[in-house]
Amino acid sequence: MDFPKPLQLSVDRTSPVPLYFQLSQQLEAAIEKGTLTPGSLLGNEIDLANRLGLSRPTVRQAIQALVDKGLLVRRRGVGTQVVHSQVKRPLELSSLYDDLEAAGQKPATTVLRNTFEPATAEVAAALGVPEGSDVHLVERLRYAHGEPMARLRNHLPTGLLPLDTEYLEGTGLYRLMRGAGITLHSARQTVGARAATAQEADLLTETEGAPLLTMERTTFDDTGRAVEFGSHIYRASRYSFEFQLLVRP
Amino acid sequence: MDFPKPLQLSVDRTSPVPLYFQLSQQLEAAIEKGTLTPGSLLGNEIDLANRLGLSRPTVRQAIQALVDKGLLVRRRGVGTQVVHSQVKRPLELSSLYDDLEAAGQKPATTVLRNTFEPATAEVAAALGVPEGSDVHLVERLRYAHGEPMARLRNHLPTGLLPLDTEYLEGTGLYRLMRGAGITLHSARQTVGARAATAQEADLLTETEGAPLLTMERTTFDDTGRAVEFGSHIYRASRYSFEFQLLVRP
DNA sequence: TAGTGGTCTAGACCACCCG
DNA sequence: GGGTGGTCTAGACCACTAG
Repeated sequence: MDFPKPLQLSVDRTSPVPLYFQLSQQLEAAIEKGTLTPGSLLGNEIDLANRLGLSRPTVRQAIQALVDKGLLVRRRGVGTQVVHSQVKRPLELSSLYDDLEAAGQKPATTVLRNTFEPATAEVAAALGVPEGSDVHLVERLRYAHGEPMARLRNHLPTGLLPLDTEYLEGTGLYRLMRGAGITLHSARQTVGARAATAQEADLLTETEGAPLLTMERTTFDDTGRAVEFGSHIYRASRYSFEFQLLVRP
Repeated sequence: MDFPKPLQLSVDRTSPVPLYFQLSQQLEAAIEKGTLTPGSLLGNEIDLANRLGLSRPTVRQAIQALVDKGLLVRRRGVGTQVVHSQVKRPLELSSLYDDLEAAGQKPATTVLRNTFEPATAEVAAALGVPEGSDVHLVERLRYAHGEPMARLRNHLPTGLLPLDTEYLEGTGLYRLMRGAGITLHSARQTVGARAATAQEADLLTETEGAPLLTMERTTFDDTGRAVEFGSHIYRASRYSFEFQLLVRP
């Protein structure tokens, strides 16, 4: 049996991009494009290394990155295969703004509140600050297609970053945070549902008692500091959470 | 400055367990126990390798595993630090049965239906089988604390595994699948909310129009085959999805 | 038995961060 | 400038799978 090998791989040793990463990207692109078809074998690591003038560990590192992404599966004694389609993104720290933008919906935002308030017990516990101490409160209404989609309420430690209302209406909160040099690391989320109150229904142009999706999220940076506590509500009639996940191997 | 080094590390070269894995587990245990405190530096990789009689790549592999888990953070020019707490589990392919059991709630299950049915367009698309061909249908009511919690409806390809009603009432579906030698690989989920119909409300002892959490999930094995399509409803008053996630580095 | 991935070694040079 | 992690090499032996 002969392998279809229209696979054009090469690395640029003058580039500052790591060799394993160059290879990894090329393989991913080939999978994406369909040049590497699902189920096909990748060819063994040694040959691949020789062909590219790389060492085997470097080639393995490239392949491992794609295995971690769920695009490839290794089988001892068999080889490395392309997974049969179906993998998209492994659940990111989703930003509603980015989600909507990716869907081509050019989201709009209205800032309802942008102030400081004393922390409630719940907020204080989430952010790890003393109860009653001032925290930043941002409340926004997010639109898509000119219709309200969600009410986003965020609490942040004071002094973490400047939050101009103008900026908040032009982009997402996470993007602002990353721009301020904050390295997001992990988050703990709870997703539930409940009925809309009269006030919430009014804000979201729903009827009282309509089902709402709720999400609470505490986000931490890489030093373990809580950088944001959000409690959001979404119109269940217009929005749902969608994500891909990989099973722990 | 002296490092607190009550850290007892060793590897057993006669063990079949990979050296990097032994080290990784010991480090994780030390973090779990608090011997390695959040924010503390791990000591540089070269020393660690020398101290254990390992090569640096092996030590790096052990550390990398914990970085991937979100327990450690590497900083070039600084060192490797223990993350300040907060990381629990990085979102697994959650089984309601396992979740409830972990919460000490000894879940009970009633099988409502366990039959074969022709696949609807939606089910056929999800499972990758011809529309109208027979698929396995399992419908269960899950209880916790003697109260109904969720109605779980699963469609599976025929012939994948035997699904005795008796087994289904004693454990979770994923556990049955793993026991049948199926390697779960990835899943695509959608979580939303809607109002309960009269029939659903009756089944779940809610009132008509009460908010329900909905989840649809297609699960794939490592060959890319769809092994299960589920569309479930949960009482929003009694249940919410909770998970930890890591930000793509 | 032949071929594959899984693990491991003992070096090397570089980029980055800090004092 | 000294120390850290980031990358890379050129080998080696083993465990598993297949035919």
